[in-house]
Amino acid sequence: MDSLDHAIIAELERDGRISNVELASRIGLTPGPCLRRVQRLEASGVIRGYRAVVDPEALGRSFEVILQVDLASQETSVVEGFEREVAALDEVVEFKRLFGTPDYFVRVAVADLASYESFLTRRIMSVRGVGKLSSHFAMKNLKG
Amino acid sequence: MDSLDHAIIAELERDGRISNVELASRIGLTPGPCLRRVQRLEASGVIRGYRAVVDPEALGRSFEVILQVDLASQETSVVEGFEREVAALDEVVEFKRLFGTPDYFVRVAVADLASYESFLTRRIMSVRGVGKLSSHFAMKNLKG
DNA sequence: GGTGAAAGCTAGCCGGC
DNA sequence: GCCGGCTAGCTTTCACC
Repeated sequence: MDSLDHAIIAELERDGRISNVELASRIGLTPGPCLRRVQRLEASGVIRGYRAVVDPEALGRSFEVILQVDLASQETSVVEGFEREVAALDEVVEFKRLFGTPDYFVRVAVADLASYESFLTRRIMSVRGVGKLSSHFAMKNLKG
Repeated sequence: MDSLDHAIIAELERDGRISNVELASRIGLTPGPCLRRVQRLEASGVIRGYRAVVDPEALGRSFEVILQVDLASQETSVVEGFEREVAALDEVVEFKRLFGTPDYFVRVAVADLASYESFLTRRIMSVRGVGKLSSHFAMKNLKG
């Protein structure tokens, strides 16, 4: 992981579909060694994969909500069931367990307010162990 | 945006570096028409770009914190200054303005607890208008 | 949506530093 | 051990049906 590797990573984070020839010329290397570095970064797990970035509007997911969840119980079976069920939901874009309060942080992406009401009522409130819910609606996306 | 377009988007979200030949065969099309669809999706803005997914550990960014911010003032100049300065910080991975409380939601990725203390003190607390700060540390990443 | 041909890229191999 | 040049084979991409 020298400065060339970091340059490669920076370019591929910016545009993951750049050709190897173009990438090589940008970091100041010829295509052969450049490709070898990329392959080594992929094999070692530094580069985990490549994803297309899709406009949320086009997929009916432009309404973002930050949902904070506290469980009513911290029994192992309740915790494991909650984590498994919530992680499996398509509307859940991001899902973290936190230290302290709240117990969980969930980022949800749906089409509109009505979809969110339905999601919360039918998908979240029906999960065993759910205690307190607190929804925070995104006004504006400033980064990420 | 028919079912073939949706299939293309699903495949490219899963692997954004798949070859056009492979993509065409997966969605049941020949390479020519498949490429035309991809190009149309890119030109229309449905596909915004492609990104390499990099292991946060390799970049010294495996310590994630959810930071909630309330401003002391909602003056236009204070709000605009705060948003501009925070969005420009490398450690800030995600940044949203919310309705209600808190005013802002910030996701931060740094190397460790010491880096976070330094980030909060030197980069956030120095910004004009910052009122209440509340940090929530991620224990476990369950999705996203 | 499919076909075919030209241009460009990938990925292996070998020599040099 | 890593870079650079070369070549064979494949992919991308375009005009045309």
